[in-house]
Amino acid sequence: MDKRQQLMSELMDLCNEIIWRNKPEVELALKDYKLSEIELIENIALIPNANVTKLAAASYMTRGAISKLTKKLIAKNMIESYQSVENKKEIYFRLTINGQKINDVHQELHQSFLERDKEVFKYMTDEEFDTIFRFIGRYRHHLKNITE
Amino acid sequence: MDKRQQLMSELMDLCNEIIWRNKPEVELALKDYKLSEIELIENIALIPNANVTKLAAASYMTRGAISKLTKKLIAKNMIESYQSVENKKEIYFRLTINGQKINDVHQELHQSFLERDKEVFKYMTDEEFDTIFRFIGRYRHHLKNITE
DNA sequence: GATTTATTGTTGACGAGGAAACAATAAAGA
DNA sequence: TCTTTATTGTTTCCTCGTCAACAATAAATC
Repeated sequence: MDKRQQLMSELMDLCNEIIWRNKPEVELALKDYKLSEIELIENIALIPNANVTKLAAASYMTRGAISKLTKKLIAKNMIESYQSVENKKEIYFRLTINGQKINDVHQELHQSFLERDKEVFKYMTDEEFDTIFRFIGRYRHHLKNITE
Repeated sequence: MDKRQQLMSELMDLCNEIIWRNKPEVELALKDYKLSEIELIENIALIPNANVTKLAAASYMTRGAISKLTKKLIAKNMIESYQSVENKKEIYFRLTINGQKINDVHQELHQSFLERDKEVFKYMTDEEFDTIFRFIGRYRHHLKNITE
């Protein structure tokens, strides 16, 4: 098979395997929360003035899905919405104290996964890191280019 | 942020962006077929004596989901099932002529995506390819290790 | 300023896929 | 061999996310 195709195929597999491996642990540690809710909370923490549209883009989901999810998270008192005076259309979200707690636990889980997988990175040189970073960056940049 | 976490995060993003970019093109070229059906056909072509269990593992889906999908593909005359004489439990699948045609078109699409993205790979040395392959292999091997 | 066009978030209908329980068969253990 | 345990594929119920249409607001165009 084409070396490039092989690379991309294995990359996809790796991502899927990581997701399948980590998902149950996250949902066990954060009972009462689905992975999609947890990841939405993460994105709301990361994106300044997050609204439905930005969150949809960051989550690779539709605006409809995010709209429903935010509603659910507000009901659970994980996030709250606010608006600006100069724009009556856009609705922004931020974490409540509860939401921040969930996000903290989630971030600690990320750390624990890194710890669990540390041997994968142990002997990687800076060169090797950079090589992979450059590849990812080049690909993402290319996709952005051909999309607009 | 931790360099390793940054790497994994960008890797996931890259995969998601590729999927979101390619999915509509695949479904446009192969009208009447969902992406999941097309990918299942691909896996049936790849896996010798594919059954529900093996396909579920390869697709990162549940056996229930695969069971329904194979039923649908049989109804569409894309695949057919067969059994062995020495095992009355397992049910295997193979492509029909129609299924092979779909798979061929799909493989050509893969090629066209590589062509579209060729500049991403253009200046990559063998060293760089190997670095990324080794990283992926190491990670997948590690996950396999800690799972059993 | 008035009118058109684009973008925002929301909703309801729908389909895809997961969870769990199930019967049928195979494998393992006594 | 006989019994127990594991694995196979299937089905029902239910949740999640997409799609498409929509009203409300903003931006662009005239």
